[in-house]
Amino acid sequence: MGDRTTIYDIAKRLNITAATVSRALSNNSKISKKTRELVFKTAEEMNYRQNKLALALKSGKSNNVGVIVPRIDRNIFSAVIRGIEENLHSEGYQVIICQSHDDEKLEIENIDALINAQVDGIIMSLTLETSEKNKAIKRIVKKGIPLIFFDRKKDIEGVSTVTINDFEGGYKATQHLIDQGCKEIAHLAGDFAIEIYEDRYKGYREALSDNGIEFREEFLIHTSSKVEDGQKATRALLKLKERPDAIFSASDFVALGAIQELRAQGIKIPQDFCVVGFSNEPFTKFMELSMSTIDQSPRDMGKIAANVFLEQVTNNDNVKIQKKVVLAPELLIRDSSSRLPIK
Amino acid sequence: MGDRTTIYDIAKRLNITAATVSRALSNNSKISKKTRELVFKTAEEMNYRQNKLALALKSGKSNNVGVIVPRIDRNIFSAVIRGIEENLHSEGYQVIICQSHDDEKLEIENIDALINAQVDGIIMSLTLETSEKNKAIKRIVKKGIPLIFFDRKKDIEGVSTVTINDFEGGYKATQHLIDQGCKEIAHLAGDFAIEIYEDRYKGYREALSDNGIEFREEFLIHTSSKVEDGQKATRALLKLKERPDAIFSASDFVALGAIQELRAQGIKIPQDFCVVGFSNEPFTKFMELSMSTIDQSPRDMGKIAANVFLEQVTNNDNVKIQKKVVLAPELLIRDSSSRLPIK
DNA sequence: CTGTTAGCGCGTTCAA
DNA sequence: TTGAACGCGCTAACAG
Repeated sequence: MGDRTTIYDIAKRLNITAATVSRALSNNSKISKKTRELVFKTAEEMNYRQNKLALALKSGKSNNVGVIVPRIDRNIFSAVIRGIEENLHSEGYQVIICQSHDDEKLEIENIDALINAQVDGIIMSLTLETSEKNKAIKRIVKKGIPLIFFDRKKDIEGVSTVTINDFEGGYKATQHLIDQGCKEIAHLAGDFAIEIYEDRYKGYREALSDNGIEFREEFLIHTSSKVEDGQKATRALLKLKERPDAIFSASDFVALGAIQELRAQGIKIPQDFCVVGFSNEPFTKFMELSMSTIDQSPRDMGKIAANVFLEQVTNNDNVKIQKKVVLAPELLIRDSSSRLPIK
Repeated sequence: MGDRTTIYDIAKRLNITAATVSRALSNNSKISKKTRELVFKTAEEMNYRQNKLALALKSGKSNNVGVIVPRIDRNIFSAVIRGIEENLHSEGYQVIICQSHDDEKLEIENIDALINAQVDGIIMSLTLETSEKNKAIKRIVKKGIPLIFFDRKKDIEGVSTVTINDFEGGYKATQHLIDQGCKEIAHLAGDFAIEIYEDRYKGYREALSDNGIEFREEFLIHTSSKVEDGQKATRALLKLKERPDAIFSASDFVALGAIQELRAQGIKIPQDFCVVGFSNEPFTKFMELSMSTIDQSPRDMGKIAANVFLEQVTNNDNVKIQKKVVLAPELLIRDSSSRLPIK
């Protein structure tokens, strides 16, 4: 019933040895054309399928690649995974999904589970970093398992990264606001312990300074990435003696909260106030007043991460490949910041 | 370097046998407390980790569960997967993701790849069904691999299902529109070859008839689930001599298109026209005019599907378990259909 | 309570 | 060109 046919079964049927069958099937050594064809034919007849598990045990390669993300039901991550899956599946790899829930302990657990499952590679987006985790990461590297960070990266010897240029994203968003005539631009930032948020902030600062605009401490507010935080922060900004006339938010959700609060206070967007978010979450496009944002091309990010893995695993030289791919962010100008008739 | 320590290594160190180590580690047979502790201690010291691959080969169980969805970057599917992962990971299973892209050939490929990888179970949401695929599904059942359909199901002997009551969803949405005073309710439907769409339609019909409202052929339009299709269909509806005054759409995206078109034509929502969608896509909540919709609690769906799998795999009786879990859809009344000051 | 043996299915020596 | 034998790491059957 559930019995699989093995190479032994087909060997027996053909009165040859399993080894011969194995060789014939793998097209490798010198096998007489006759027996090879015979083997293929009866393999087909008996509906033979190679047992991946045995192969994995034998070779130490599982043909699985692990992916760790904070959570899968977030557009950027599911899109990246989609890209990864698309490029890996065609190469015979299966993708194993783990969620860290931004919980470091869980993330370490996931890492060890994947190592233990002998995945051929790990592609992940980091949560906050601590020394404990660094040890877990070292374990991956030490085992010689290809490791690739995407989005939330960290510079570690032997680890490849695929990211967008967050600095440029911050710069472009801010420059765009300035181009629209905004002078007092606030920034709703993420946690600087995560590199990408610091980079976006740096881009913001650079754009300000390149345009001779002074940075104001009170225009920088740190938030989580929840909608309510955007509302709260915006309320605070509007209470200032000198109000800003634009917001660049490092998160689309926070930018949404900002827009909600602005409209609640009767402030006209984009006439009196412009807003730009970050990530191109699907809802930004569907809002009544569509939101300008930065696209991170997450699906490409996934595809590229997958390709980097493939290069690394294909590479036979014992020279370690360590790639740093940086994608260009794309500014999407939409209603929330479009004073001029662009597009 | 990358060498793992095996039970042989620790057996050698302790001058005992690998079998003893295995038994001690698995806490199973009667092992002297002393040796067990000794084994655990040195296992710890030598940083032993059980080789899942060997275990898998031996037992025929991979500890992997395959999940096939049309595409992962769609809220309902990523949310379901999130739920599945959460409930399975804690039980020691890894989740393998496959995308069918609504392409039947690819879906069959995925099925065979998963069978071949000897997953312990398959949880999937079907694309369109044909005889070819039925054969592939039979292959799963025949191998005795637990199979669970979610969302898009199909009645097959030996296959469990976890779905929402789509009929009830359609009924509730329609009844709600009637309660709002709408009399001429159109339905934008999906492909009836997929059961869930037919069920939603049937619920719509039943609600109409229960309220003594006549069904009109011209108020039923089939669409894909794209925004543009919603616009197009709505345009067609508005050209009718007798226009509808409400739309129940089987898809949030299509409902969005409808709302866009209605507003473009200057029709006031919800005063002159009400709209209800289906699926509770995240954007429905964030729209300026938030959209009423039906929530499918996809995360719960995933969790339950995972649990059904666990029950099935834990079940030792050779009685086959075949569960049919039907979740209740929840109507979320929001701006697009809320004439009365509800909530 | 523990050692011995065998086998899961495959690829890969070493001989022939 | 093919066969025989072995090992990947683990568990289970059968002794003792």
